[in-house]
Amino acid sequence: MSSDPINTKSRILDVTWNLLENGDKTVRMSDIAKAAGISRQALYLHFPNRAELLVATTRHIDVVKNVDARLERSRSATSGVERLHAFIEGWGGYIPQIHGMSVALRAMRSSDKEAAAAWNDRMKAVRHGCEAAVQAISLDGSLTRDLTEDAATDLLWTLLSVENWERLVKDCGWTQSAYEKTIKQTAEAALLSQS
Amino acid sequence: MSSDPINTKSRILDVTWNLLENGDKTVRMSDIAKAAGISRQALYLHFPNRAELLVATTRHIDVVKNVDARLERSRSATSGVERLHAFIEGWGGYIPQIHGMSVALRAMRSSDKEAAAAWNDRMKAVRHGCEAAVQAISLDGSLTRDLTEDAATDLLWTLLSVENWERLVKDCGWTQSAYEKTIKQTAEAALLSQS
DNA sequence: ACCTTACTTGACACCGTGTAAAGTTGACAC
DNA sequence: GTGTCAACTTTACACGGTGTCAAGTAAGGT
Repeated sequence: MSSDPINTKSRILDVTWNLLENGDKTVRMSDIAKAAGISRQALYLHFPNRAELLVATTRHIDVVKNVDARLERSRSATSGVERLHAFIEGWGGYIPQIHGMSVALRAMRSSDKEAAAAWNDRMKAVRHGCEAAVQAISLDGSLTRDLTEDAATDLLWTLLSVENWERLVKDCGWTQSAYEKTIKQTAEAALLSQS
Repeated sequence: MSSDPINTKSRILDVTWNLLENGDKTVRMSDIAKAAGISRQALYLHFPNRAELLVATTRHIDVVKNVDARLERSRSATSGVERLHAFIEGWGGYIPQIHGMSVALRAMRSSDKEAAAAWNDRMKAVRHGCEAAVQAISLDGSLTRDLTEDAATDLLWTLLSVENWERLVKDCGWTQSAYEKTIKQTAEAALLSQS
């Protein structure tokens, strides 16, 4: 049965994504293989190792969920604050979709250099978005005098971390909208000057 | 050479602590044994498994560094804001001392139930401190109307997470005092009413 | 002399990842 | 209808790290 390699590959990605987001336990290579209906070894015919499979899955999710378009919206905002809001909605609303992925990738960071690099790349992109929002606020003249643009970017970036989302939504049981609302308020309170 | 078991046990704890805080790599049981000058198997004569060794090490650090006294200071604060400041200094200043420990314990969370429980316990204690600070602020009548006491506690707790410290100090290169100062400002901006 | 305690050495099982090699099966070409 | 290629299968094994087991040794107390 020489099945279509493209179908198999994307089936693996779908199944990996699904297991990561809906599975309760640690996802092993054998779990993914079983769910995809192939042998564990066949997995290695498509992906050289677990790290690259996970990284490929993130890229796959990005395409399916269209992150770019999602984050693009914040660029068209006119004021700095609007841009901040749009970015928080864009990224903050994306987190739940990649949370399982994020847990798996972060768990590999200590052992696997490649996984660490992939995760850092991703976070760098988010930081970039934070930087743009902070610059827009600064351009409006409404950035607090307590923080440099760099420090403000670091702070916003930290506020918007997946770990913070995890704590508030998963551990504390907040709803997604409560999370977004409060993070917006907190970011505004921390970054904007009191005028 | 039947050496003193108490000395050996506390030597193991010291050595584990030291490796966790100063070592760059993942600390294995064999690393700890070697550093303590005993065989890997002898480790298991003192601690049943890695998780319990790590947990025992945290307790050991707590005793040596006297966390209780450190956090006690915030209780004697008169105003809510003072209490908030004292707590942020107390806990925030403690994080660097247990950071290595925290990384190791968190890395085990997914595989080891016991490690997860130990870490959660620890974080519960911190949350308790946050709750007390929020209540003191609320009693002063200066808690923002945007947040319930519970939500404010969750938010402060999140703000004071080890992960956030890690990001700002380790990843972004902030100094400890910059961290404490900005977290104080952010916490105040987020929790206090604008009067 | 004997027992106990704190250790040592060496071997091994388990789990999950990753590698290697030989065999099977379907599709398509000529 | 024979051959070849690609996608897969099965079986087996190496490796690293944790944890277990059993037998041996060396110092101290009685």
